[in-house]
Amino acid sequence: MPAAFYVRRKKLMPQELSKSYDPTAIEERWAQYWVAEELFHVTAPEPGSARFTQLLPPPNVTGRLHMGHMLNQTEMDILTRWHRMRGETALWVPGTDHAGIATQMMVERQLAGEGKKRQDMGREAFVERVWEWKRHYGGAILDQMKRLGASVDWSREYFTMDEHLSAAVRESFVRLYEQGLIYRGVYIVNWCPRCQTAISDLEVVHEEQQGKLYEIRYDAADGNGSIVVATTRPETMLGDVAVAVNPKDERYAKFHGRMLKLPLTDREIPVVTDDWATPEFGTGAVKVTPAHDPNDFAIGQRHNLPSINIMDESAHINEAGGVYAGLERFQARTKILEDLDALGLLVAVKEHTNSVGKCDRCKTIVEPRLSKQWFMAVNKTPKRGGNSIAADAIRAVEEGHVRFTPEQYRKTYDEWMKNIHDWCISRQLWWGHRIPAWHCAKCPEVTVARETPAACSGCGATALTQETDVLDTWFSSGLLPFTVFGWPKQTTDLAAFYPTDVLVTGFDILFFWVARMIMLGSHFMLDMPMPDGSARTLKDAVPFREVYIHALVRDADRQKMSKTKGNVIDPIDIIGRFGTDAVRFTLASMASPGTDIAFSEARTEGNRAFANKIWNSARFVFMQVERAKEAGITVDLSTLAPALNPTADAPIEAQWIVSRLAATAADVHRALGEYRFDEAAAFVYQFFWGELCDWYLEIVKLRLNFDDAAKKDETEAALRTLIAVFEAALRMLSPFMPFITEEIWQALYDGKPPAKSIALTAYPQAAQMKNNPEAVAAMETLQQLIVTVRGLRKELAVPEKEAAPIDVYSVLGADALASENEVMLARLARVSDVRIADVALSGTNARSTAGFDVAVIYERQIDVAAERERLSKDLAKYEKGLAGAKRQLGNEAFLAKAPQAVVDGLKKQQAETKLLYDKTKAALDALPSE
RNA sequence: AGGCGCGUAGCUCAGUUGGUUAGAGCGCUACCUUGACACGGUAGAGGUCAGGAGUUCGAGUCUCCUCGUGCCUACCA
Repeated sequence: MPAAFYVRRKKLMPQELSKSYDPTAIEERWAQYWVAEELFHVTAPEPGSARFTQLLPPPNVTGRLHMGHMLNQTEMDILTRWHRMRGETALWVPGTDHAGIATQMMVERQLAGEGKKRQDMGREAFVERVWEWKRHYGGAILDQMKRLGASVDWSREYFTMDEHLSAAVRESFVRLYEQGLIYRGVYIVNWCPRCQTAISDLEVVHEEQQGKLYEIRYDAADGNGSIVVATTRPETMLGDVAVAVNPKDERYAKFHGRMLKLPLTDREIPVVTDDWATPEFGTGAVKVTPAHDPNDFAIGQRHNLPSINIMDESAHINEAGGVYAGLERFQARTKILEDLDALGLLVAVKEHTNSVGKCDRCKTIVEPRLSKQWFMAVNKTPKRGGNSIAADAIRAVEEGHVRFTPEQYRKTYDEWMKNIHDWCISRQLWWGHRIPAWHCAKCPEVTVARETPAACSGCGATALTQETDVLDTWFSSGLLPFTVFGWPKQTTDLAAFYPTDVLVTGFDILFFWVARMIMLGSHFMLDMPMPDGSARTLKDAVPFREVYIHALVRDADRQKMSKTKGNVIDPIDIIGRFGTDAVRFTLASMASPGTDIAFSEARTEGNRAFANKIWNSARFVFMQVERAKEAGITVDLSTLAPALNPTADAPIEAQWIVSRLAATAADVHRALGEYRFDEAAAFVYQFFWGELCDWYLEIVKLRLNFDDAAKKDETEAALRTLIAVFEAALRMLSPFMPFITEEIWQALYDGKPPAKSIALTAYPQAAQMKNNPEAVAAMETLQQLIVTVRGLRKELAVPEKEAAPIDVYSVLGADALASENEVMLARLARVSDVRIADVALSGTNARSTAGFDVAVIYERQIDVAAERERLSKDLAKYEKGLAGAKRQLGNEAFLAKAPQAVVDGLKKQQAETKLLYDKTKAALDALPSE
């Protein structure tokens, strides 16, 4: 779309405003405008000035936008827009993650479609192919993000494999290596036979399933007795190197140190004693397979046992498995069980539930595998001194440098961090950050370096080959909070924007990403001096000051959205139907902490209606502006500030609505400060619809008398208040609904806005508006009077169009208030005449409240039975209230212990209820009997 | 095996440090096509706060138990 499209957009005049709100007609236009005008680009602010920094959790470059992203980005955008409008330098940095396994899989699938395999084309060509894929499709998710109106700084968009980020990855790897915190070794790791790579503990998802526990007899080598072992994975017996029993287990005492014949093989294995074997489980005897089980590996180490690897990388039995070689692991299991059974060695098969680990990515059952991998030592003291990575990460949260909302996640984090194991950071993939280590052809030395070394650091030989493994994707994303700002250089950006203020994310990546960022941020940034040269403490080393963790978005039936279930709600689809603003508002209003969000279309519909309401209220305002122009009244929008500070002689509704605006601004301020997006949304919704539209707009119509020259001043003042309040309300709403507010705001300024966008204006602040509690109280009384009269009119079945007089009795001044505001009552409650009564009112056409009695003068035979029912119901309610109050007030303990305010409040209410009770009773008694 | 949530109106959810007669949206009922808006207006109906026990002057809110339900962590042969 050409830039001129939005620049030369037609003026939005009232007569041109469509009657209904059509989001599709406006949203895309503003989304493009914001990006093209680079409105959200910021540079490093002056030291000490307020700023707000957020890092977008980078979606996988292969990803498509889902509801979780949309919730996350809506929340981040509300925060960013809010802070920006409070005058802070608000920076939100977007980017994507190269997502090692996911992306490699995607391109491999593409290749498969062409009948090719990556192995055929070679590493270099394959990696180039992935880059090509990325260039073509990699921006999709960020384009979708633009549609959401995310106010990010697009000039700072990053990709985790960008050159400067890759260099930072190498730098950090080398530093960790030099500090002795990265090592290489042969250990049992989680191996995915399908992806053919090691994966970290976190990438293994456990699923409970009904399996079998097999009991197998191993005969003693000397023919004297046998031991029955229990196992869930009989195929691994081909790699057994021992049988372990508990040293205290009397049953097996006579076998200690003896040899057993390993069935199906010609090997003999020893019986060892180890505390890990629990006598209560199974048979109390456990076979030891160090190459295929992490526990067995540990036993093997303790007892100096060999490891026999019986499987290849795709989990097929290898040559060590003798006749079973070539069989896939589960085929091997079947065959081995058959053979054992045939030999009479399969003693028992029992039902057993256990959880099996599956690859997070492809759901293949993980095979523990002995292999040489790179690890990050998280509990080790670095050579430079100081604390271990985990210790600092624990301290960062314990000492409050990083705060969690909701707070319960702090505990979850702490538990995990305190039980953390070394992190396997190498992956046998081609797509990713290749580990900066070089192997020497002449000696076993490994040279770790920032740039390709010329010679081996051990023997000086020049025949070097780079390590083929790449790093876990989360290694690079864990560095982002500082690497995006130019680390390891001390850049002005790093000085200005680090630590970021808040991280908004889902709990699903709490350990994957949040914990890793805290670990790596605390570790590396501690070594980076503060901008003024002083030493940095943990407080300023952490990657963010706060973590806000939001819920999962589920479908309307609270089911987790998944492709297989087919219940995935596509945000783009929903946006197409309801508009981005409505969906954003829905997500925000449902985002209460601690509970998952069951996404509701009905609520989205309701919020689209809200947007429609806003739209039509704008049409009303514009119409008044037009009428004013015709009457020779023009309002300069730059001079409206005084209208938000009305004097005491201003009309009551003006004072009231400004007070309510101020109060709402304060409420929103507090709610957003606590990440209560739901409350904040409810406040603006209630104010805009329930107060501004339902009451103020209706009342202000009375003051706009464009045809009456004598009332010109009054009319102009009312118009100014109307526009001022409406404009402020738009600003208040704009972080939640950026599109519709931008559209209306720009139209309101008719081509001459004071800023390029409503997003660059100031957020309404309570302190800048006049809050008049007396006016609010008076207005509330009037509202109550109006509502009561409306109710009475319905009961009396006064025709809608027919005006009727009312009598008002009040000892609290409500009668005078009613007289003074007769036009308001006439308009809003069809009152023809307000008459002040000097006695209390009762009867079928009267109703009493705590503040006044009011009667509608209208002759009509009422439905006595219905009236009796209603009055009886009210009476019962009052009776109950009175009984409760009496009980409490008669209780001396209550009087002695409850705060005076509570006691006084109760007494006051008791008096009011008594009054209502008496009046209702009288009305009931006055009803004609049937 | 440990840990964390949730259970409030027909539905989806709020309910702050315990304080008087528990709220919202949608849905429902009745009336109203009034010159911003029927994606609207007005007035209503609807809840023994899962169940039980306890602490307290007072419990939707705190404690314990039971039932239902969702999730996380773990080297459960």
